[in-house]
Amino acid sequence: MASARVTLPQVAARAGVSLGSASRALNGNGASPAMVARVQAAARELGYQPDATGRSLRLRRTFQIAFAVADIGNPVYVEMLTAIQEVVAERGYRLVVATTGSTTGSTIEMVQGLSSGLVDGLVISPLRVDAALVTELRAASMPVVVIGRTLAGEAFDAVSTDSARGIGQAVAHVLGLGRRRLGFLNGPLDTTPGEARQRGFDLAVGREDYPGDSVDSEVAEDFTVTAGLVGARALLARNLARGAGLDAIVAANDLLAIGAIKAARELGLRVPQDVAVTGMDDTEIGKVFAPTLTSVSLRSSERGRAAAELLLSRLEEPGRDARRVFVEPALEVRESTLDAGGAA
Amino acid sequence: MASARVTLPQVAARAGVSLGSASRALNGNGASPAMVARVQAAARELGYQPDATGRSLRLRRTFQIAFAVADIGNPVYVEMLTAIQEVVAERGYRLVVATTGSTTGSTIEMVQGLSSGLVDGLVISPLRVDAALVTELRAASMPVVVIGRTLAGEAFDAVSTDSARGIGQAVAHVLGLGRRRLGFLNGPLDTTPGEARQRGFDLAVGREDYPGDSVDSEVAEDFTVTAGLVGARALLARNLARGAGLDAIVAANDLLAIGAIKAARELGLRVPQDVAVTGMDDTEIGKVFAPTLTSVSLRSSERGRAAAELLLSRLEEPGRDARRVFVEPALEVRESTLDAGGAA
DNA sequence: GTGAAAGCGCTAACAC
DNA sequence: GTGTTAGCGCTTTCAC
Repeated sequence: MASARVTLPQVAARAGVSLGSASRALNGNGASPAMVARVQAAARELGYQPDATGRSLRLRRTFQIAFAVADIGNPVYVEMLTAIQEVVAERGYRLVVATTGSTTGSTIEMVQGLSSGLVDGLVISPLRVDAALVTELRAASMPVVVIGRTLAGEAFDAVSTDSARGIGQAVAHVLGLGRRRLGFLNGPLDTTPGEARQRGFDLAVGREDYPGDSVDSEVAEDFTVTAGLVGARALLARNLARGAGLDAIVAANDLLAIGAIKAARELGLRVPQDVAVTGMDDTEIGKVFAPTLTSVSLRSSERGRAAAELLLSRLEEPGRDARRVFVEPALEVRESTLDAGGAA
Repeated sequence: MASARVTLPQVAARAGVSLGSASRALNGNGASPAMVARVQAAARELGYQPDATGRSLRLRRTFQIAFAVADIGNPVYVEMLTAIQEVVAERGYRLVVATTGSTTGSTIEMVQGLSSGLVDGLVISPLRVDAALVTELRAASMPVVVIGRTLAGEAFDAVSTDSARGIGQAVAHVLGLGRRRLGFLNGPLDTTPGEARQRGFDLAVGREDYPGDSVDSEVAEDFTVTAGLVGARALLARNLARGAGLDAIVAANDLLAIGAIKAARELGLRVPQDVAVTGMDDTEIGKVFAPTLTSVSLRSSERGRAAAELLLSRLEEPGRDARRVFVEPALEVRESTLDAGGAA
């Protein structure tokens, strides 16, 4: 610490020029080569570091971007964070991490707190959305990019995917393997992803030509391994009591899927031979798990990158129409649904 | 977006009071109750949101803290990040994430970039440290808290642990299980953790009374699962070629340990029956892996929390002596070293 | 307790 | 092309 700050007037004095000239010289705005050389030399000698606060106040820009999520512990958000950080850092912006809490109320508070000119824009991936939050986001004094669905049509720049369709892909995959007794392990239904994924499952198993024999769903308390373990125990036990038990579990994310595998093993079931298990999000943890996890990729890095780019482009062109980026889900087949290394 | 910013003079005008009074009223600095009521009412009516930039310029504080790491993808850093974020948010600070890159040169650049009054303090966990970086950190215009070792004795507030000793605990544990042919799977030796952990291993197996039969080390290219897989293949193959092969692998972190388990399985070895495997960092991924991973906890959350508290206390009391917090490593025994559910 | 005024560090508009 | 000056929004003296 220490080292009293050097200000621009000091640099100007050292170089024997005016404050304005020093500023122009350092920012490359119409100064003579000689001037630039003198000022830069003075700045170097004094160890001048421009003050971000003064600059921001004058320019009305902070070169900071915020990324807001409910829980940065979740691997999906970490992936997004990494991607966003890369994109914005490259363009000279810094990333501020904001935690929203899990309710819309606490999210609204966070958005308000950010509306103090502290950041130039916001990328938010809300777990739960209601009208009040949408209103708050629309009223925010900065551009907002939403990752996920909102109720608000074309109001925001947004990047979204079709996780319902992704669940459909997972269902089709296990049906293709010959599995006929399916269980769906979901997270809370009052969340945006929980709702969409349930819809996807119900749709996939509700078709006229659905070839499966039985269908059951269980809602875990949270999108975590622990909650998945508890939920899957109930799901498996219930279906075992009813008859032949499940031969496939489709989980709403990778963490729930890992919980499901653990629950299956507790009952002496082999994965994938007795029960095939699929996840969603295609996280690193699923790739290294044993068995490696079949998972529907929602391309979190790509979504993060797209969101960051959307925001930066909006900052350059504030008036443009809202833009939406869609990312296709893609099933990644791995060991947790493949017997003996064979394909489906 | 949109919604033109409301400024304090506007609030003052609306309330029919002076600018200074409005400021005092809102900040609770000696204003009459009547004044406070009037100004607050005006602020509410206009939707006043104080401008962080103007405030920061005047106060010379931003209420922002930076956390700098080489790679936010690493679960250890995510744990620290979460803990730091919690502590600082509670005290009204925001967290800025900064990526250092893996070299000391790029780290120095990052520290310089942050030395622009943008943040009030810095928590940094550098992977590599040299004299130039230490100099830069000492010269920084803000308080710095280091997580990990530096070359700089008592110069910084710091939180550290003894990972060398932690490796010793892992070695003692597998020896206690009766394992006698030990392999050490480390990450790059020119990193602070790599160096310390190698030292710990060499010390543990170099004792007079060391009961083991053979010892070997392998250095992976990085602290990742992929690098661990490659390194462990070499380590296992080499020792198999020499004789009976390894019966225990001590890995320098959990990701390397997971790579080692995968490599062992490729060779048809069972974990833990044929080869016991230990990790370090006690990450979430190790806890949910199958088998669950025996790991030396370095209490990342606790270190993050301690670092944040050290920094906040330094901001309150800039002149105080540098303080160091030590966190003891602790072995967490799980399935990857336990045969048949029995204890050691 | 309140109003008036200065000034944090910077950039840009304005003269010359 | 350069110097001078105003002012971004805020807090905190300084008078009264």
